[in-house]
Amino acid sequence: MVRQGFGALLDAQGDMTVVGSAADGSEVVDLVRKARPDVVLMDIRMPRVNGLDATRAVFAMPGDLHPKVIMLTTFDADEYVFAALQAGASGFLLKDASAEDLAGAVRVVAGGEALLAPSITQKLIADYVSRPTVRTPDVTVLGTLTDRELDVMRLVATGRSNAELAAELFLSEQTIKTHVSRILAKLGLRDRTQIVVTAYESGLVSAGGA
Amino acid sequence: MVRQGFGALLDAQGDMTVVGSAADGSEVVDLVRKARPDVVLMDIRMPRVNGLDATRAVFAMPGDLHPKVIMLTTFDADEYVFAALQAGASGFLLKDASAEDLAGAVRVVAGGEALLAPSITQKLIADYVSRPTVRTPDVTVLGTLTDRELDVMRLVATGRSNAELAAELFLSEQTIKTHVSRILAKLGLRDRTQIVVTAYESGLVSAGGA
DNA sequence: CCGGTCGTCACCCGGGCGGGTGAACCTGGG
DNA sequence: CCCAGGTTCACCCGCCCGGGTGACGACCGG
Repeated sequence: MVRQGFGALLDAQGDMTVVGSAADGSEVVDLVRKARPDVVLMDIRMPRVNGLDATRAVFAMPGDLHPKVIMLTTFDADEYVFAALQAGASGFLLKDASAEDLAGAVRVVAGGEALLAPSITQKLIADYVSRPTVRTPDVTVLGTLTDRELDVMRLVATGRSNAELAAELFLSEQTIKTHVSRILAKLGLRDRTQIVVTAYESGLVSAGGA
Repeated sequence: MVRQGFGALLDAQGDMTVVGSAADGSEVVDLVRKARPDVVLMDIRMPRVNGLDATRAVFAMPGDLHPKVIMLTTFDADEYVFAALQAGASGFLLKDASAEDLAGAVRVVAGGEALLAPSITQKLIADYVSRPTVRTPDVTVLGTLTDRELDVMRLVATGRSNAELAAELFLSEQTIKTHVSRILAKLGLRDRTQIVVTAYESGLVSAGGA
């Protein structure tokens, strides 16, 4: 019923056409493959395969042009917001949205932009600003290091021994020791554990290995 | 001119009243203190004091109820978005927004929620998902460690030597060595640099010291 | 052409680190 | 009551690490 209501609503807009409708998450991927829509309205809660997994499946499809996905939810369960956005969703609306909101959202995401319900925007911002700033490697501290020294520093920051670094870089262990010594001297550090700390704190490497 | 246009526009809405208008950022704080508005529309670019600093100043005012702030910008300069949100802004609109958009945004933020221009939402999401998830310390790995061992591990992760840890915790250096050895054994690690890496990667400690 | 920087490597030495073993004390639970 | 686990500490040993010094080739800029 809800699906049909939305479908009729959107079809009536004139500048968009409903090309299909799926009863649960497992049908979504097939339908997307066949109908090639520009935008998918995805319910978070669906029988069998939920909206999150269905979204991931849609973006895992071969081929490079995936449809935009707008998630729909009855209440703003913030724990799903991040997962949905991570999965590739471009929008997040509550089901109490008006017809104009819905149609507007479809137009926005079709245009490559994104749109979130205000209550979700508010939560997202709160979460966003609470996170540590993405560090661009600190030039003031690391600027004096040569490229090679930065290479070595990155590897030291993985917890490897000098011998392992030597093997990794096809160098003599002595060369590694020289580089490490230079790094310590230039940065005013004492031992390799402080190199690891500095590498993380400066943003040269970051948790998660990304 | 632009200010007057916006003012007239919003006054005409019926459910809101323009209580003041400032020529530059330095006037904003005074005006907010006197007029006590619910919502402030803030231009990013203003003579003398820019919108960012003015926003910070508004939220730095004594007293706990600050007005909501919507930032206005002519083009979506993403480098300011994070700073503005950090400063306390609840909204971010481009100046090409329609009158309804503007009035709607005022209502949304007045209601305690937030609203961003679609192009900015899109950038925010892209940035948001690219950030490492806020880690809650990984229980699966660290669960076998005792409280004391976790204490030691946190300190090891600051780059301190055993002797320094001993002084810090009022213990003998030997005790520290025992704890460190146990940590290494329990976590299957080799040396203290790997402890540092594990501490960061598991979220036991995180960059920025937060 | 030559001085400086960078990257590579070698030898030596001292010290901190990590491993092993053993032991004391305390607390809590069978 | 005694055993188990956590915390503390001691002694010994082997070794990797870090510091110092010196050297060689490559490259670049004056």
